[in-house]
Amino acid sequence: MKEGPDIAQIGALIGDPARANMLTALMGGRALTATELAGAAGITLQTASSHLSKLEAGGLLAQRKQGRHRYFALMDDEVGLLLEGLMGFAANRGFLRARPGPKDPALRKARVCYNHLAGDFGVRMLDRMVLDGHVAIEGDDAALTKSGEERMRQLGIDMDALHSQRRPVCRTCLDWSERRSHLAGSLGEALLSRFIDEGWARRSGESRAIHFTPTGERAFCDLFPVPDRE
Amino acid sequence: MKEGPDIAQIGALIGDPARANMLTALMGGRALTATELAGAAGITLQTASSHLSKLEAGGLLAQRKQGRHRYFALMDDEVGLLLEGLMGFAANRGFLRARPGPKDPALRKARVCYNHLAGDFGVRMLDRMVLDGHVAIEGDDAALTKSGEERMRQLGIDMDALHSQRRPVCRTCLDWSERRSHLAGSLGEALLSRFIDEGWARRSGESRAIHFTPTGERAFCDLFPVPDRE
DNA sequence: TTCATACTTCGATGATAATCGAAGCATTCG
DNA sequence: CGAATGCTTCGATTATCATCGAAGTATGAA
Repeated sequence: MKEGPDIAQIGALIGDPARANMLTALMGGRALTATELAGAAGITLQTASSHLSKLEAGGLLAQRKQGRHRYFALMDDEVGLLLEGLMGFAANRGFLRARPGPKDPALRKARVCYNHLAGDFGVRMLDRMVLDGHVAIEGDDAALTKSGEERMRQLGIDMDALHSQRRPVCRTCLDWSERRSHLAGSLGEALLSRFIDEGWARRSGESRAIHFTPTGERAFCDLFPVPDRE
Repeated sequence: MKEGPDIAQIGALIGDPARANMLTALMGGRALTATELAGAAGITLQTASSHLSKLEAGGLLAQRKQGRHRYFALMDDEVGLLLEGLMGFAANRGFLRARPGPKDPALRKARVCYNHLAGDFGVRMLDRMVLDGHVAIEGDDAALTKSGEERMRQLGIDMDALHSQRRPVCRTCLDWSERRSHLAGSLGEALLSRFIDEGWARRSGESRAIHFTPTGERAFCDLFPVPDRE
């Protein structure tokens, strides 16, 4: 046997379609019950129970009991990052599944990607910040500029709190539906929270879709207008 | 079926012990023959051939024929990054395999991690650059400072070439043997190349270990001295 | 207390994939 | 040209794992 990290175990955990579906469902950022995850994966409760045990034993999921309900969530941000990386890679390589029916426009428009905004709105937001010189991109890296720092404070983002965190303020994350990047990192999370706190947006039931109210959508589009075509 | 990136396919490719061993062997940064990879994975040539076909079809490996030899390498840097991420994650979660015999000190001291220096020397290099203010760490992000930029030019690193590349100049990469970070990114690759070009270091046969000559080791330690304990 | 619901465990079944011996093909060497 | 080497393909075997019906446990509601 060889020495070093055993990526086969992680790969095998993620490599089953049912488990992958459950992990993907949990990328919505919220805890889900065993029954909900069984539905998301299209398997029976018994099968789901078995899979969830494996994911928990493997350290990818954390369980929390509440009465007779068992809630599962991704263990931590590192698991979210790992899955983001795999999703981005899969999207880049063409490993994409398509639903036979009409594609879900709500998910394309705005959705949660673990803890930040993805979809058309997420991509638009990053594009505009780059265009305005608020975010500087170097390769896949992203850094908030000085003017970006001020802009975020104006929007009510607690930049001191973000800087005191261990994880990066800005990260890019490949958006599989738009095939371009949106903003991740602690700033990405903070902005999504802000939109929800402002009442501009809310989660859509159990879906990962984010629903913007008409007022909220206007406010968002005013903040992050689509660049002119010319 | 659901829409979106299919991480199960990628996970399944990596999730077989034999395939994972071959991918890990290729993280040494050089192309290997099918026979070498069979040996690295501890399986027969027939089994290896089958697995290599799958990895190639899945876009993780690229094949190059030379006479009757078939050379395989990781498809591109993105695959290297993905595997690095998985290795770092696995190491963090305790998914580590240990060889029953004595651990290989040469691999711990200095080795290749896809295209940059890992091991004690790799970690020491990053530590010293941070201590001297040449690299700034924020979370898992790393950025070269102004003084670091000048220092690297003094060492003969073509910083303009690095900046013109699409990928980040600096990245941290978790070192599973030292359990701390070493320097990855285009600068990490450039520095390793420099050490080899200077004759300070060379690859050790088929192993991933990097062998420093006595002269090279002194030069390296002069450049990146271990911080005093006080 | 009984009934309903959420979930786990057991055991059987079936599908999938890894494995390797044998045979074959392609390339190189003597 | 024949032998050797690197590698692929074929087919049989075996192991592994996902699946679900049935039964059981824990919790909450009536």
